[in-house]
Amino acid sequence: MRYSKQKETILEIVNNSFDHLTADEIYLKARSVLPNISLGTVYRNLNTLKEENKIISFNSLDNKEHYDKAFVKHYHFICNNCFKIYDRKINDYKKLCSMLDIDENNTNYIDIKVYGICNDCSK
Amino acid sequence: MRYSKQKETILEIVNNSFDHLTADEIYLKARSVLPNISLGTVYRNLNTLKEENKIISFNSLDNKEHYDKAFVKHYHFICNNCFKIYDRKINDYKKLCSMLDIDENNTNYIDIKVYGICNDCSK
DNA sequence: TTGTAATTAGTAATCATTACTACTTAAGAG
DNA sequence: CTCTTAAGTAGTAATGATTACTAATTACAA
Repeated sequence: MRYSKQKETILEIVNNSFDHLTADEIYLKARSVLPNISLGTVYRNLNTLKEENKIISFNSLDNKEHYDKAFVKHYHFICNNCFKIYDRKINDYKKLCSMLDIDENNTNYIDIKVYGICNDCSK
Repeated sequence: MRYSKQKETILEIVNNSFDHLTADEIYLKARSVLPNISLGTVYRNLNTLKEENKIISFNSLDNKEHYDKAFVKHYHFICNNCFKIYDRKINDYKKLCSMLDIDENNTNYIDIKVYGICNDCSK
């Protein structure tokens, strides 16, 4: 595997963002650093970064894949009304795993999404 | 809302299946009952059935939406190698909700997916 | 330097899902 | 039982996120 400025830039964008960016949004941000980067390059690198477990992804109500940092144990609350995605802490990850009978040896990612109406929308 | 044979058939197919069917697979099964049903009708009814909380859906590694019964509390283990989807029981749903600080008043669906290598593939 | 295989930019193709429209039909009112 | 009408459908076209492809570029080891 070789160094590439494109891949490094994409990883930085995901890790420095507090949002849950889509490939297209990452592409736009990457272009302000590397104006000639192509969308295909963004997709390819996002997929390899996922395989290397450096980032994670999940998809939401907009039917797009959203990319996120890998190193924070959290889950997502998704509002059925405004489609906003909220981060929610997982306090006791070990206990959660045992509750779900998860064998950590053969598991590499747990994706939890809770759908409902967020506080802003239920006012 | 009016009765339609198409909608009833689609709900029955989902409820009677032990798999996690895609829209296309449901379309094929439906055609053996209603030979003229169209794929658009299948998609539209799956979406309304979801809104009525009669079925649920989630998407998997094949980038297709999979439809499932709504009335069984379970989560999905997805194999990164063979892409098979396994049902896994949730023993204590209430406790899980409290662990995740889930407010059941504003929540209508919890989607849990665990990715890893299944027993068959790790042999 | 140079050779070469990995990576990229740019574009075309794929394919799951949605949109559209003329036709059909469930079901309530008379 | 007819009508009426709006909800639902079949069939097809359009959309758009993602992947595939290819010629050009580039990291990096010899």
